[in-house]
Amino acid sequence: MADIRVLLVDDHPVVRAGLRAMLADFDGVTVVAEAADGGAALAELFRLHTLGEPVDLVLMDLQMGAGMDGATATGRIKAGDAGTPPPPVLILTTYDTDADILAAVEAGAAGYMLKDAPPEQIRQAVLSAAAGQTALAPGVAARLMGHIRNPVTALSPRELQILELLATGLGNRAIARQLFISEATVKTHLVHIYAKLGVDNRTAAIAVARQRRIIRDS
Amino acid sequence: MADIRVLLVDDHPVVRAGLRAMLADFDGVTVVAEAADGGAALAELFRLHTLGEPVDLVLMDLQMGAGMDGATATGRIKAGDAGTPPPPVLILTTYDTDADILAAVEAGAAGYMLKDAPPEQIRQAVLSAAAGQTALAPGVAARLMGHIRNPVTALSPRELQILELLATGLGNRAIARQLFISEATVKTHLVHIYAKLGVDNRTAAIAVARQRRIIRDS
DNA sequence: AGCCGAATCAACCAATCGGTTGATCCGCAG
DNA sequence: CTGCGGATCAACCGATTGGTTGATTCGGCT
Repeated sequence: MADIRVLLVDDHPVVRAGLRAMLADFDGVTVVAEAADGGAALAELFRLHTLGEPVDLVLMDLQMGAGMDGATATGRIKAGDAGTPPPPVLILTTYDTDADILAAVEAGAAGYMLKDAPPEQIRQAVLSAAAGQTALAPGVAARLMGHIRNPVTALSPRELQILELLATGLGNRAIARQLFISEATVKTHLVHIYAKLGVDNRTAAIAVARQRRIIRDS
Repeated sequence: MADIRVLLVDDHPVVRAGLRAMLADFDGVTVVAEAADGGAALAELFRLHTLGEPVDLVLMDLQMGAGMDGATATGRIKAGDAGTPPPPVLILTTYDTDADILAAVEAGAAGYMLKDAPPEQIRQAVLSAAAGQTALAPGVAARLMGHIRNPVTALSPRELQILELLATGLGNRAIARQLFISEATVKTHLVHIYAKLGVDNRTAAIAVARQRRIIRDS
């Protein structure tokens, strides 16, 4: 039975070393290449495909410093931009906001794990994702299920965008300018945001959104 | 010549595995123990000291999920709370804000490295710190020098208190009520807070304060 | 076709926030 | 004693935010 051939993608050498070491302890799993960002991952997939040594699974972080992020890379891989049949992508990251999870899942990731997961959980996720199954960290699964049960309270993409800008400290006028819309539109979106979050001012909206992991660190 | 005995402290198993593997490649360095947060690090230091196997260097992250953070642990170690002569602490983290750097340096860390550093740089830092010298990543050293040239004024305890309440979503009147002071006093404090943080509205104050780790998660 | 949600925009007004000026009191250090 | 920082408070006014009402357009779905 051939090993599962894994491509590691993470911008931190320490993390790649840790993953390499951890995966080395898993029977049936071989790390065949590494990349420090999404762009390098695409190139590596193509290179290995050309050598007749295709990758069975991409294990990838979301944030890559200045390089192509993991969600974008996932979308590109699934779209065939690597010039290979798309291997499953398993996200392994520290970020657990709804937005991060949804972006990765919508981009086509087969799984989403958090870096604080114990090795056995990561091993299971690797095997599941490589076998074409979904692999979600328990908290992540609960989050997605909650999201499906309560879609009413989800913010629209535009609302989320405005909330994120709000949390960086911009006022209504600055947000309007940045998005090329009127201040009246910003205010309308804020009214909707406050209603959905059950608050009545901007700082409370930010606090609740952070607490619920709707937005991430600014 | 005895090896440098290192205690690894990081909440992520993957990162600890990566560091273990990386340090195993360094001549003269042995990882003798690991801990997942600052509290466990103190306990591990004491345990090894009791066994007559003291630690020569603590290599530690700053953020530890829900556990004791690296800066606090550094201060406790330097204060002798581990019940051992204090070994040097080398911080290895992803965070490079001024507040993070200052908090760790003020707490007594012998060095501050970033996780994206190549292994050779980390090796040099380990050797330097264990030898009682200062070990700073290049960008970190530049940051410290900049800070000495432009010292940032700290918030007063009351200002901090008001900022924390602000970040929970309270308006001026609610903050005033909670602290049994007038709304005018709240506004006066806010004026001072905004000036010190270099902002002109409450959401920007919260964003900057979070970015600089002046306040924690709301 | 009709309905709905999302996005956009406006007008109006009340409420709150931000900036400024001015003041007092207290504790601490020199 | 003096000076300083911190805490407290007020008044005033302009700026921004929050709430409400109303409207249009578009795309997707039934």
